[in-house]
Amino acid sequence: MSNPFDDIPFDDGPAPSRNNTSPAPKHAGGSGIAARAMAARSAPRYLEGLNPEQSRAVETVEGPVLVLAGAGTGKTRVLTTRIAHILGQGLAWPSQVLAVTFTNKAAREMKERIGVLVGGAVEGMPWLGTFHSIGVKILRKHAELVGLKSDFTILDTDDQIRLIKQLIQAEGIDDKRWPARTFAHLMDSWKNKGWGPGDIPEGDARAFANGKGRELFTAYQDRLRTLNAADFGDLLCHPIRILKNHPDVLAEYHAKFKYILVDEYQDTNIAQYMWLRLLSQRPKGRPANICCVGDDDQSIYGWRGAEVDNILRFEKDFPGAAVIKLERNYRSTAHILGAAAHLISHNEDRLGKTLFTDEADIDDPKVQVHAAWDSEEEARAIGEVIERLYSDQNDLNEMAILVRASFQMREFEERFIKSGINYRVIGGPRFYERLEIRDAMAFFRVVCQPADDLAFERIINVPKRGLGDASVRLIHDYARRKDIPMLAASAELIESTELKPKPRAALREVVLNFERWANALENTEHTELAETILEESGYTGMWQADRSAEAPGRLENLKELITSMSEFESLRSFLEHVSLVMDVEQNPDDDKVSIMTLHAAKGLEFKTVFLPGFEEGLFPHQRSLDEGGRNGLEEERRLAYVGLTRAKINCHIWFVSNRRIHGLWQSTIPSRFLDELPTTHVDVADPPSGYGGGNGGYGQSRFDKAEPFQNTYSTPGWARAQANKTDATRNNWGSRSGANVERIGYGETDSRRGAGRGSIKGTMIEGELVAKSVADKPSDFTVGDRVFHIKFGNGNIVQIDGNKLTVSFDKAGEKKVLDGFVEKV
DNA sequence: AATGCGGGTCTTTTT
DNA sequence: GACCCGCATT
Repeated sequence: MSNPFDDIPFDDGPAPSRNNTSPAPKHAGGSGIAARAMAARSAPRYLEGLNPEQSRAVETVEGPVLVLAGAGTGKTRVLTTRIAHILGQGLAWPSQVLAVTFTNKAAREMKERIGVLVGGAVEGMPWLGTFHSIGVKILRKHAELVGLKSDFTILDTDDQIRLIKQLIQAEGIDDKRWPARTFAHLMDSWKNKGWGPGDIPEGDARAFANGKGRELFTAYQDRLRTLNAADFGDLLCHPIRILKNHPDVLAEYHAKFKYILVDEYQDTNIAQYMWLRLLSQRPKGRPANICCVGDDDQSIYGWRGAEVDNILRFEKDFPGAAVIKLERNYRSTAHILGAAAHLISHNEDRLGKTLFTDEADIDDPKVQVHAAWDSEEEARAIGEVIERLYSDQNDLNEMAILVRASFQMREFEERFIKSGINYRVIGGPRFYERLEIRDAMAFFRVVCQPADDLAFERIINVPKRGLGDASVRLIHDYARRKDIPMLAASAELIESTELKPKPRAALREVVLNFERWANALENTEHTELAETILEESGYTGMWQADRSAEAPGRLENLKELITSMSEFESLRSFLEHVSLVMDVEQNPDDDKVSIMTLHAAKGLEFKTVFLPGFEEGLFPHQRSLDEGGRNGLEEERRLAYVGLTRAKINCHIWFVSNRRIHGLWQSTIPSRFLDELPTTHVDVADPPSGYGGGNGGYGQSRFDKAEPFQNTYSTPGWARAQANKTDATRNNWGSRSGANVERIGYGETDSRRGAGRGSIKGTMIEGELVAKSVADKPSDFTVGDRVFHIKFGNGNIVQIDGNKLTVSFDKAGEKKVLDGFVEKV
């Protein structure tokens, strides 16, 4: 099949304008998109309706430009119009514009919208895509410069970890103490910085496996080269190395890319930054035409190496840069913007923007804060609001539930299935990560790329054909000894007597199968071939014979896989697509509520947004606080800001008093972010009907008598918390005491207060003081003690494991709970 | 070689 | 609580 690179002529001939400052050239018909863009030029309708800042961002095409685009200020519109403008003015051919996005979704959207502007599809924009997809393109073209072949395979995380594991074991390192996963993350962070084995600082190298970090890294890269494979990080790092070490190649790209556009600049990591720097270099005195669009307040990917610094430093990096702020918001009501602005103002590291809107309506609802007893009630209450809105003629498509962590999703799914609310999960367990899909893909990979040992190892004994560990090791060792791929090694081994007759026959069949399929590759329709492969390998049969509950679903998925292949022209281009685009597009025609993480929600908007889980420890997430300190907290706050600004009209925030984390019930306190919302834009909503009553199977909660949240939220305690919020906030995250201690403290406080006075929530806000006094109290339980638990009622301790108690509750049965949540009775 | 059990681990976000 | 892994058993 053809190299994906082939269909893009690398040299388009001279640019419409070699010299950027020269007048626009005459156009000789040419590719469809440019011609259409030309037609639009006489009446550049696309410029209509832009506000002055947006117009400036579109029309300042020469030199470096930083567009600070707040949420909902028309960022994508600016980017796409800018491209249309560049094409329309004849400043560059479509193939001379490099436009990088961070996600596939964003790239897709931009393509579509440029298409609308220019009136047609965007076939002519080959260099519009994610960093990774463009990296692949460059790498395929120059693969030999880093010791790869152009048809290298792209490893996903799973392959990567299996490979690292092999290497760790080969080095004689205990893979229990030094897990492959950990090293994968470590190496990932190195690659995010653009480092190769030689570049990592001594300290970093020593940090893993008693100083074997560097050797492992080297061994890993060597192995990738023999496998003719690249991992995700390499898709950025290899091109950087190529551009750095080969001035002629760099010059080619310099000549090629007249205009560079970068979306979500705040999310770029160091490697991506280096990559952009290289490509945007220009001869002395000639500033690059690079336009970076981003929002420092929406930088939420620090944990995977993004450097907010890149955007904060832009003017230094590109002297003379024009900086354009987009602050007029076209999405949300003044209440939502007011709430979001006040929240984000608690961050210190900002370039400082304030969103505004003129569209203030007295009827606009404020941001609603709700309390629920536990996650179950939270889901039910949100479901009820959704049903109410739905019967009020609101589309489910206009509603979204945005969670901090994916485990929160399950509760909503269960609830919605029960009550028949249609929903879609975005970014959940992915199609291409399913076992059967990965197996099937492994077959295809070996057919297309016989040196792909990882794929080969995955399916050599699938379905079971008697080639167990012993046989695999034999093949593996033989291959390594002769320095050939395992499939080739197998072909040799079946001619010898090294294997016992049984496995030998099985292996022979495998080898012959792959030979036959590889031969069919050129002259068989690829969907047909794929089906044949799954059929003849016995893979389909394996699942047909499987009586387990999930087998039919798996077969269904395999069918789906084949179907989705038909859109591609070959098996190979399909494989490429899958490795880069792990998500499957959802059908927007069905009316469904979206459930997704806050991270996945960036860039989207909904009329109504639900933000559950505003509790300390979950949001802000404890781990961000522990590992990231103040920066971590600020990133969490930006995440909250992203969440709020997704809403156009309604924004509902929820928090619960009890959440099950790691299988244990824990009391929680409301998120500090709630304290950071301005009262002028926020309403504390009525408690849901049946508050505290629907606790399911564990009998009457003593909180049934508790006053509703509403009352306590407006108590002096709440007012005081508001007044002191700066102090309170600082207190909370300043201490390294850790949330566990705090939670235990609060938990005890809770049950005590709750028992006597019927006021829960007041405690939580004021709780700090109380918490400190109880946190250090040693727990003194013994097996057999009679205890009371806030949720499960009375019971007897049957086992104690540190601070974990196993209690046999009278009504709820046996549960594991932390000792902080029960008290002796 | 395949299956089943028990223990240990890990639970934020993802191109 | 859920999942993964290794071990022991057949």
